[in-house]
Amino acid sequence: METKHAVTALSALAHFSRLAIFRLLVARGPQGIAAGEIGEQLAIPPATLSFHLKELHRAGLVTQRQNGRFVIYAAHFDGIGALVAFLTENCCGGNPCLATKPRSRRAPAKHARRTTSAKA
Amino acid sequence: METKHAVTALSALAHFSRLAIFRLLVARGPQGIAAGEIGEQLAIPPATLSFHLKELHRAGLVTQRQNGRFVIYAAHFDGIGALVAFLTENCCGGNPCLATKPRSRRAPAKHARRTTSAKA
DNA sequence: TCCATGTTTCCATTATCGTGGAAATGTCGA
DNA sequence: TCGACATTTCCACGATAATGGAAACATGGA
Repeated sequence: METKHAVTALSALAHFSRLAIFRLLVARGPQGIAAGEIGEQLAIPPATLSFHLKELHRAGLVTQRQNGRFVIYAAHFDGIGALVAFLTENCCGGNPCLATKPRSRRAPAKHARRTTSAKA
Repeated sequence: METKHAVTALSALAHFSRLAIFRLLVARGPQGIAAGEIGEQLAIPPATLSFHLKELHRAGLVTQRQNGRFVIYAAHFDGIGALVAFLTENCCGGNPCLATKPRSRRAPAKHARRTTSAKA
């Protein structure tokens, strides 16, 4: 994933309504939800909802499929997975660390040295 | 984590420079980097850099500590961890699913049924 | 074919964010 | 105490995002 794409995905999620939509879809799973039902559950008017869904889709965070007159949206788990991976990529210079193993704090090997003269 | 906080964190990361800063800090690990060095590496002028670092700090994504005249910034791994957890929270209604086990696609139990009459 | 229903596009207004020079603030060493 | 250096605050301008009503665009059923 390149930075530009990651920024798009993060921007898509960085909005109250869109985050709520995404989490609703994540909770529902692959089954998905029709656009109308999303708008109903979250009290978002059609035009606004469509705008937000387009953003999420453009960012690769949701999939959409037509089902008759309905458009079913579902979370795209690979998309969010790739984003998460990107955020923690090359963590601590590639060494095992706090981000991957938050509990094993003893002896953080090579990468936990203080700055050359940091004491405060 | 509440939605409002998550939006703040996502907004903080949803910017080219800030994402670059964050990833630079993630790669460096707990050791952290002085503000000046960040600006140098990413070619961001002091005022702009300070603005972005403040955003990241406000969002709980980086920590800052004073070291003499320098201010050392480091990624706050708990912060990003909480955000990631929030994004996939209650995934597929709490059942094991695609998000947690992307490879086990057979028999996705209760949550992978099609919509009532979805065929397309 | 025509109507009802679901969804998207259009559009103009409002609000918020990003930028970076200059000045202010804080800290160290002499 | 003073000068040098690191970082932050102030500020004003330009750019971009969010909103939602109305109209347009699909689609299925009669």
